[in-house]
Amino acid sequence: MRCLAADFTASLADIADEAGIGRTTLRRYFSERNDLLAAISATALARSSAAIQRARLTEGPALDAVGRFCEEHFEIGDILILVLDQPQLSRAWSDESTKHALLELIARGKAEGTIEPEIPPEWAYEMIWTHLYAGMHYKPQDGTSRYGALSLCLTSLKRVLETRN
Amino acid sequence: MRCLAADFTASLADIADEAGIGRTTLRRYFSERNDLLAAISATALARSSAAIQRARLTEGPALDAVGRFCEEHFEIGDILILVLDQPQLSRAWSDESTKHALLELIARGKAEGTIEPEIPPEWAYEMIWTHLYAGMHYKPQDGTSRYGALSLCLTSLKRVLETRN
DNA sequence: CCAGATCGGAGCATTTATGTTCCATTTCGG
DNA sequence: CCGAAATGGAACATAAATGCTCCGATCTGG
Repeated sequence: MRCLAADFTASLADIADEAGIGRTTLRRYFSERNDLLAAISATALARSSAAIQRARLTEGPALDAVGRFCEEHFEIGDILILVLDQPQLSRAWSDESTKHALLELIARGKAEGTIEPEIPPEWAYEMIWTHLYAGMHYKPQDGTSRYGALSLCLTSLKRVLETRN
Repeated sequence: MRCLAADFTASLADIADEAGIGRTTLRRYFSERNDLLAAISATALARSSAAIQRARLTEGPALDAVGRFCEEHFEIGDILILVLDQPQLSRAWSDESTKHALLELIARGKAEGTIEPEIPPEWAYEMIWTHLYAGMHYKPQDGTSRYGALSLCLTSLKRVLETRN
C-alpha cells in the first residue's frame, strides 16, 4: 500500500521489496498486477462495508451516525487512502449501496432538523468523504495523534453539515 | 490531462490519441515522458502562482481573500485536479511559498477575529485545499453549473473557518 | 527431527512502452 | 503559389516490466 500510494506506477519488484518479500512470493499470491489491484480494491470495499455495518447508520442522531461512519473508516488506514486516490481503483468501487446508505442518513438528518436543509444531498455526501480523506491524510510535523486528526475532521464536518442556528 | 486523470499509467500513445495528435508530434514537444509530466507540473504551479497573485491575499477581510483564492483556482481547471491527485506531480510542487502565503492569511483572519482561533493553522490550510478540490471535482448528475459548485465549496469552507458565534 | 509447505533467488521468454529516425503529406505564412 | 515548417505514419532498436519455471534454502507443525 505504502509503495503504491507513493507512486502508483511502482513496479511489482519495488512493491515486493517495500513489503520485504521476494517478487516470486508476491507473484504466488497475485499472479498478475491486476489481481493485486483487484484484491486491494476488494479488500478496501469489504472493510468499508464492515465499517458501515459497525457504524449502525440508522440509529441515533444523524450527526452522531456520521461521526461513527468516520471513526470506523479511520481505522481502515492506508488502504482506504490508496483506493480513494486512484480513480482506477475506486471505479470498481461503484458500490452504490454505500452511497445510498449515506444519502438516506443525510435525508434523515434533514428530517430531524440537525442537518442543514439547504445543503444538496450530493454535496453533503461529497463533504463526508472529503473530510474523512483529509483527516486520514493529515500528518502535520508536530506529533498530532491519529485521534487528533479524527477530532479535527469531525469538528469541521459537523460545522459543514449542521443546521444554522 | 483528461487521459492522465482517468489513468495515470496511460501510455504516450493513448495520450496522443486522446489529444488527437500523432505520437511523433507529442514526442516532438516532450521527448520523454518525464518532460511531459514536468511540463504539466510546472504549468499547474505557474497557473496557481498567477491565481494567488490575482487573489491579492493580503487585501480585505481574510475570509473574502480565501474566497478569491478558491475562485481564481477554480478557473485553472482539469490540470489542477490532475496534479493534486498525483503525489508524483505535486511532490515537485513543494512550493512552500504558497503554503506560507495561506498560513499568513489564516493568521491574519485569526487576528481579525473572523477565523476560528481554535482551528490549527495546518488544518485550516488543508481544509482550504480540500474544499477547493471537492468543489472542482463535483459533477453531480443534474446540471449543477461550475458556478454552483464554487458556491457550495465557498459556503462549506466558510462554515469550517469562521469564528463560532 | 522430519516431512511438507512456504519462500525467494536466478534465469529466461514475452510483451509492452519508449526513444529514435526517416519520409511522405499537410499546413501555413509571405 | 511556393517554400519552409509542422505533422504523423511506419518501422525499428532498446529497455523495462511482466509472466513464468526451477530449485535450493528456510520455516513450521507434528
